[in-house]
Amino acid sequence: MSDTGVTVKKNQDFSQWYVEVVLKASLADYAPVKGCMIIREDAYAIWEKIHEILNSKIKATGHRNVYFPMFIPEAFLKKEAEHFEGFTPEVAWITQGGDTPLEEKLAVRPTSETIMYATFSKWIRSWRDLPMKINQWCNIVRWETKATKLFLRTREFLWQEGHTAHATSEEAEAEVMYALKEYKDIMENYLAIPVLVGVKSESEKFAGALYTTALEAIMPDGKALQMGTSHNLGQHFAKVFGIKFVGEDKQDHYVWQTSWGITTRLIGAMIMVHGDDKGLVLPPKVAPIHVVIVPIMFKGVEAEAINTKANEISEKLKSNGLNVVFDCRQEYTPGWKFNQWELKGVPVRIEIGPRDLKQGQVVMVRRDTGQKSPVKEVDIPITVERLLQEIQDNMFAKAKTLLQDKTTAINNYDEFKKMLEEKGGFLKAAWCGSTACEAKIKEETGCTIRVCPFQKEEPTDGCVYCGQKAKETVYFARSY
RNA sequence: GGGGCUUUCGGCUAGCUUGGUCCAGGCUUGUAGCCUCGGGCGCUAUAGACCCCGGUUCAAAUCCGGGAAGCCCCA
Repeated sequence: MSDTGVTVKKNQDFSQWYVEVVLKASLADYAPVKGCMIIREDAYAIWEKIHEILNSKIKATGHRNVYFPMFIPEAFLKKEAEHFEGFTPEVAWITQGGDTPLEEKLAVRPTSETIMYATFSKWIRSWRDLPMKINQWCNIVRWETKATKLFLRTREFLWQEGHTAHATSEEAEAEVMYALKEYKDIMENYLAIPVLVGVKSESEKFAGALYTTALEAIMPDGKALQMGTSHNLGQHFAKVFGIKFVGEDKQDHYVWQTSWGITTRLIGAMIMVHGDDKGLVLPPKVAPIHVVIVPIMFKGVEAEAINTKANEISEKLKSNGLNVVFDCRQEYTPGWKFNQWELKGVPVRIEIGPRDLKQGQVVMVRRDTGQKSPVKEVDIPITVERLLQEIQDNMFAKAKTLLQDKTTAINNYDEFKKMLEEKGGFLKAAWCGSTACEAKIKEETGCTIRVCPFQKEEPTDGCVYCGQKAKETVYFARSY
C-alpha cells in the first residue's frame, strides 16, 4: 500500500479523510491565494452535470440565463440597508484601476441582487413584462477571514442565482416553493443526499429577505450543511430600487421578488456523505464516468483478443449513452488500476481477462458495495443499466439511514447538550420563537436553528431553552 | 473573534534538541526499459526539495524576528 490512496479512515479522522479524498481523487487543488481553490476536471464535470439538470428544469418553466457584471458600485450595495449590513463584512473591494484610484469603489459581487434589480427597474414597465424570470451561472466572492474548507467554504465559489419578479405576493411565494422543489429533486434523486426543508429563523435568513427557505443535509461527522436557499424578498428591494409596474388596474405597483441559489458546495456534500475508506463513491446520475473497463493483459495472442473484446464492450455501452473508460494503460497493473478507479468513485468496473474470454463473460464490480459477479457477455448492457440504478438507490437509502441516525428528538436542555456532545447531528426540539433563546443556545453550544419545517409538529414540551410555551418544533445543529 | 499545530524533491518523510558530517538521506511517484501483470508485483537506469523575507555567524534546513499558506479546536 503506497500513499497514493487515502491513508486515514473516514470514521477515525473525518477532516483529514475529506482533505485527502478531495486532493487524491484529483477533484481540486489549493490555489496560491488563501481560501481559494482550483476545481479540477472531474469535479467540474460534476458541476456541469448539475448545470445541465437544473438548466433543463428551469428553462422548461420559462426562466432564461443571463450574465451581469461582477463589479457592483458601492452605492448600489448600500441601498438596501439590511442587505448591506449583512454582506459588508465579507465583501472584497476594488479601489484602484491601473494606477488610478477609483472615485467610487466597486464591490466584487457577493451576490447579485443589487446590480440586477437596479436594471430590473428599467426593464419592467407593465404587468405584461411580468413575471420576469432570469438566472445566472457565475462566480461569487465572499472574503472569508478564516475557517475555509475545500468546496464548503472558499473565498470564491461557483453558483447559480435565480432572480424573479412577480405581480403578486402569491406568485412570488409559489416561485420560492418551485425552486425549493427542484433543488430537493436534484439533491435527493441525483446527488442521493436526503434533505430537510423549511424556513430559516429570523436571525439566519438572507440579509434583506422577507423570509428564507432552505434545504439542509447532515454530514457523517454530525454537522449540518446548508445545501441551497430560496428567498422570498417581498417588496424590500423593489421599493429601494423602484421596480414598479402598471397593473391591469392602471395603478402603479411594486413587484414581488424571489432569489434562489445552489453552489459548488454540493460537490463537497456529495464527497462527505457517500465517500468511504477507499475514496470517492459517486452517484451514477452525476458521475462523469459510469463504467471503467480494466483488461487483465498478458503478452501473447490473448492480449489482442482481450483488447478487441474490451473495445467492443466499451463501444456497445457508449452507444447506450454511458461514459466508458477502457483503461488499457500498460504501465500499471490491474490491481493498481482497481485502486485508482475506486479512489475516483467510478460506479461500475468491468474486468476482462483470459479466463473470462474463454467463458464468454466478464467480472463486474460495483463501487458502493464492492460486490463482484460474473456476467455473461450478452447480458452486459442490461446488467450495467440495472446496476447503475441499484447503486443510485442504495446510495440514497444509505444516506437516508445516516440522516435518521443523526436526528434526535430532544425534550430538555441537558439532554440537548448531552446528545450534541455524544453524536451531534440534528436535534429536534421545541422552541418558543424568541431570538433571545436562539442566541443563547448558539452562544452556549454553537448550535443554530437549521430549519423550521413546513409541516409543523405541535410541540408537546415547552421551549428547550426557556421552558416557556413553545411555538414550534425546529431542527438545531452545528453546521459548516 | 480567540487558541493550538504544521510547512524539506510531485506525494510521504529523515536530518533540527547540540549550526560544520548535507551541492540534504530514504520510500514512493515521474521518465526510459524489462516483467503471465486476476487487488497498489518485482528488477535496472535516471530526474526531482530545505515556504518567503530579513537577522545572527567564518558557516544556517538547523538559531532569532517578521510574513505567507494549510489543518485542528473553542465561541
